[in-house]
Amino acid sequence: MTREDAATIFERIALLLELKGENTFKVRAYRTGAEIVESFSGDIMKLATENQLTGIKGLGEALRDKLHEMAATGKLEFYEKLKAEFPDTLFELFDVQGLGPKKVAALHAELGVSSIADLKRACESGEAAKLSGFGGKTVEKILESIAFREQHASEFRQDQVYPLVQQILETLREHPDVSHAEVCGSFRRGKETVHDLDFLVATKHPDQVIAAFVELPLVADVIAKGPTKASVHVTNGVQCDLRAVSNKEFPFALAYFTGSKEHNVAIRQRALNRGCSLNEYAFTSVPDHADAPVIPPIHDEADLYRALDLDFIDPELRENTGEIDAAEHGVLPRLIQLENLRGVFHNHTTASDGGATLREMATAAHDLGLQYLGIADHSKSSFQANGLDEKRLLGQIEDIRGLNAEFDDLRIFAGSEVDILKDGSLDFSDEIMSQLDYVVASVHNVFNLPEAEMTKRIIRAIENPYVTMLGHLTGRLLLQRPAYHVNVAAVIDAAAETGTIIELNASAWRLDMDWRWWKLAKEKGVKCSINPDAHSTQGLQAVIYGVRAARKGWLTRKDVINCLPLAEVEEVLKAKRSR
DNA sequence: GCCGTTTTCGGCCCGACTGTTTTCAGTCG
Repeated sequence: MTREDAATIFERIALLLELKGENTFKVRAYRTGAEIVESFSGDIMKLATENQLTGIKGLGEALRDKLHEMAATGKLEFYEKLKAEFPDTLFELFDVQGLGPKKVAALHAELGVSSIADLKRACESGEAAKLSGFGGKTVEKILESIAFREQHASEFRQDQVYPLVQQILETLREHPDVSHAEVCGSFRRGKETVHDLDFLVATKHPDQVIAAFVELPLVADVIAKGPTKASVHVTNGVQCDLRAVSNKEFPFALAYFTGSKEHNVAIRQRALNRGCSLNEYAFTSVPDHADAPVIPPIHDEADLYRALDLDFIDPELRENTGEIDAAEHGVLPRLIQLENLRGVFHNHTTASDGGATLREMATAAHDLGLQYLGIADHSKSSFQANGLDEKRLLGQIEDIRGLNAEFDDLRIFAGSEVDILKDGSLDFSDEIMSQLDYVVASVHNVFNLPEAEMTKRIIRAIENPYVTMLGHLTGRLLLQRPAYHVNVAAVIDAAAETGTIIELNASAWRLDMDWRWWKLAKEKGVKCSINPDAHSTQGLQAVIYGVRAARKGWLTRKDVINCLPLAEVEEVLKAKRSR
């Protein structure tokens, strides 16, 4: 049993106890336990196997015993019994916005609702609205949330597919009959969510590779299997397609299946204009065409673009939003790469809602080879996240200054993720903020303002000279919660005017500000900071997703402040407040 | 269920908002 499995079981116990109306503090203990298991730095399951779990704050006797049982036997008797009292599908009800334990319990007990499908029926029939505590508006909101879910059904965030892609690619590449293997489709283009995964292999023996693919241990069921193509569902529900082509066909198939459709249409048209024809198997000159050219040998995608008088276009840019024109004129941006990042801002510690201490975060950043780490725990209004008040913040600044003395080659910046309050004022005074190295300002409550008011609120906040950067601009949670209403273009203008950096929150749940806006922001001279918003040492890895989104937004290392060396980034942090 | 400890049990994070109520419960962050 993995740590993720154990954490999920604790989280589900918390939900079920909540449903049963158990003591809320007991519920919280399980929830805390889930977070500890998930973010523990070290092999917690190994410790559990060896019965070496003592001394971990938040894991008392009861949870330690349960972890031990899970590590030893692969299951938990207590959970099995508890879960037998409810249908398995009940958990999905908690994903509906506006439904908490009390409402789910009422729906289940009084109407027998135990799945989203049941819930939809109960809402549409008018039965749900009759329950005590329910009414027309409640039902309306529930139906809205269900519709949002349905709209995004069978879509997956990057964090849900990234490890899977690595694993499948690795297996395919190890196969003796495979000479090339690549992932295509929207994943290769770095989209924030994907519907399915498309794999492509070059091989002389497609049947053997296809056979091996459908036999992978993580395959749950086989949808289709033919001589050159197979489709499967893997265990987490993602559909994966595999296509097998010859070595010669590989570059054409790679380009074709990477898309986007719009990009492909434009590229094929370009080929036609030149007397050539392009499909997923070949690039040929059209017979009888007046000035059909001689086709040069094509071994890879770069050759293909070259044959069309274009610079190589990175997959992330292939959305037909100007990349072909830029490639023709040699003005494509040289996109940022993960290795360009020299530090990260906006990270949390146990002082607020993070899972790792300041020292653990610093050590992890140091081990990753980063030159600087910015801490930005929540401010006092974020009670739910144990936000710091002035006194605790000043204490943390002291701690950071002290810890800096211990590291030769890592600089820790003292910051704060300061709440933008409803009226656009900030959770800390200028006097307090002036003692910080930088400030990330973010909206964490009152999401339902009209667009004009929300826009005004955010702009007022970034007009403050101590607000170095704006956190997760739209507040969206991918596949879960839509963005709040805000005029992004107006905020970008205000950021340009005030010299405020905009965050690209790299959490796979957010990727906010969206990649579609970065080209505009860049034109206006707004700088980007790729921020992992890490709530654990592992959370620092989220920069992988952030870099992909930044590339999709046409950003280069020059546009992203955390590519700067330490001395220069220090100046950038000071720039706005000294204007 | 955990913690801290006045070693045996009391306290554990809190405010805003919404919708359903007619004074507040439930949800969210």
